[in-house]
Amino acid sequence: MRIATWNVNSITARLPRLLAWLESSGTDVLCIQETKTTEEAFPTDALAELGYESAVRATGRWNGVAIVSRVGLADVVGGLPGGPEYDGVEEPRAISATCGPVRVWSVYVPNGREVGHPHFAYKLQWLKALRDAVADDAAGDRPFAVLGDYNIAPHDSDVWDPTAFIGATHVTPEEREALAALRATGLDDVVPRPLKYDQPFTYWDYRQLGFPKNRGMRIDLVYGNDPFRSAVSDAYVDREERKGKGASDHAPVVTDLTV
DNA sequence: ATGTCAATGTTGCATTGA
Repeated sequence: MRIATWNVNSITARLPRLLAWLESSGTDVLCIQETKTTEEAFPTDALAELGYESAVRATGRWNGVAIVSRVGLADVVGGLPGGPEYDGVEEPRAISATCGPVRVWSVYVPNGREVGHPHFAYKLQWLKALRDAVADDAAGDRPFAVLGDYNIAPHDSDVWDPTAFIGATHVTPEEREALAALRATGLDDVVPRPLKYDQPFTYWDYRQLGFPKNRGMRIDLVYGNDPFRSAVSDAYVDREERKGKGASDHAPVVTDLTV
């Protein structure tokens, strides 16, 4: 079984590449972030033609998450129970479902914008709520994983130049401690292998030749429990999908399971 | 093969977020 996560940066803009990639990669379950569309405008029909069911949590211009599966899609829960609001709005950043033998979450963790910004406090609150919401499944016997754009680089080696991130979000002790608290529920990082270079970056800024210069970050993560990790046979970042015209600024992270 | 991209409102550019 092949499970992947991909921040597509608008499913509308990415649809041709998304459909082609699903077919060429043979992905069974894809966790999607930044759909940037309404649930009504989500391309449910186009995905159904390829044999995928869709579960979507989205409200429009910003954020939006989905899970698409060709191995079953049951017990869908939209949103993050107990999660904080931002500016009085519950943003669409989480959805979970059971796909065959595996339960998965697709998450788009708040960016944080700047250290000290209200969005940064919101990011930490959101991660705390996520930890509480997944604790039972993380400790369970069923393969379980939280996949998505965490907007955190777990280690200094997960950014192209740590000195370029001094004082920035995505690398602070507070954010990394929030990840550690999430791992303490029984989850751990399924680190993918890179297809080129040494570091498995998943995101490269569109600006300033980020991708050609390999100025990347590993911020799209797969956090699985013991039964999930025991079933992992391979994991890699499909950097080929970051190339060329019409690419997202994130590459898919692909995980193969023997279930 | 690469010196942003995408959605939306203030609409054919400016604004916002990433």
